Amino acid sequence: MKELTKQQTKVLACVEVYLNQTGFPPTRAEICKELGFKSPNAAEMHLRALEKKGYINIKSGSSRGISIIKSQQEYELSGLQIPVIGLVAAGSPTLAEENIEKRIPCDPEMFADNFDYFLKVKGLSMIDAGIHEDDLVAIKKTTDVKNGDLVVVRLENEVTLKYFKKKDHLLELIPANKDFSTIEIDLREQEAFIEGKSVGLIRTH
Amino acid sequence: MKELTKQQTKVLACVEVYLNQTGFPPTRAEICKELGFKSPNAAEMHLRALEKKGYINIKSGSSRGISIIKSQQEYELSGLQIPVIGLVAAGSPTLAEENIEKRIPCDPEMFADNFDYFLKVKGLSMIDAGIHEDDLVAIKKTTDVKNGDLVVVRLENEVTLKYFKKKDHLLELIPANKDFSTIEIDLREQEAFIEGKSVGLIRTH
DNA sequence: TCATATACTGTAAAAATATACAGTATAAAT
DNA sequence: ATTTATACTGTATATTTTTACAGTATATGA
Repeated sequence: MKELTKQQTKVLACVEVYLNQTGFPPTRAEICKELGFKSPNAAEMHLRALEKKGYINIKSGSSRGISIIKSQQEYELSGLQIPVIGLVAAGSPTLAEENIEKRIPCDPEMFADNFDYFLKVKGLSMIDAGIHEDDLVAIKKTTDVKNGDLVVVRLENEVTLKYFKKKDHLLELIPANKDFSTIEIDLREQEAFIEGKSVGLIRTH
Repeated sequence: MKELTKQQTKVLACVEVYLNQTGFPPTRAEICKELGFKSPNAAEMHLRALEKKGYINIKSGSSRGISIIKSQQEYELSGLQIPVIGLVAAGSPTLAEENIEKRIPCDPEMFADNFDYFLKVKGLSMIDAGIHEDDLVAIKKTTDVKNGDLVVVRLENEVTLKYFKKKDHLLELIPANKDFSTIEIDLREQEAFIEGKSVGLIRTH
């Protein structure tokens, strides 16, 4: 896709913002007002350039006949991109920008329960549950989990995805792989933070 | 929310469809053309009624100044709902309405390749590939498949999800479960229709 | 230094559009 | 039998909007 000049970028952003706010595209005059131009032709020229470069389509003769083909901001404004976070052995899977590997366009309501982010699975500890390395597990941030839930738990220096089982002071984090053993924690001795639980899974073939 | 009359429903749907197709709302005249009215005032009156009932907002004096507040159709027309089709033993997994079990709100571009529908997996023939019963496999409709692809193939009276391998006249459909055996087809004797290939998978926990 | 691309102003006219007004027709409700 | 709501046609006009044309200014590369 062809590069845009600074002003073209501004005009495209202006159209997108207007569209998101009102539900319909702006007129040339409205773009001018927004960006401080004094002639409708300024907007016209930028729109023509954007069309030539393939970012928008202009239906000639129609008022407000602008449709966006390729957004600059992609889904950023529409909130449809869910972050993917790598499951690193140490450290909490926070949504801080540096932890986000990429973003995937999808609807947070696609599963029965809505979710906040995808966790990229490392290792084979859940293979018998059909959860492979690099699968993306949809995590809902919550501490409200029940025995049997698939949960993300942060221990002292480890973050792990396991089945949850708790009885009194004993927390068991159970893998789905015979070669791995259950992590047993006495909550009177060691802390465990429940980051969230899995509500679904996606895999790219 | 106040009830709509039949015609008001039509007009609202018309606005939504136009918006989804073009990216901007229709004019009064365009609504008339679409619905067969001969006077722009017909559209005007319906729009006024829709505004009074709270379904749309009209920015007076602006061309195409219609914004939708409450959609009748929610996601149905916006193309964000991907159909889920049950993998029935006999019959093609068509997108006909009667085959659609439900729809899931998600983005068809969420995987590396975009896709057309979800196929609900029946049976355990792919369990060793981590594909469980009731998993939803994202299928892209295509006949362009390579050896090793996970494909949906329709045989004489069976539709199946298997790994694809073809050499000359021999088509092999390979399961991922020791208890199942490879289906071997001599294409000179029997037909096989490739419905599509899997580009991803989702599972609801 | 000359062409070229970017980035505008200012004006004007043609075309698109909203919108008011005056009617007609029909079915349901009172 | 009369009102009321729905559902239009047909016309006209003021306003909005697109879009063409004629310029100006500035920076960049050749």
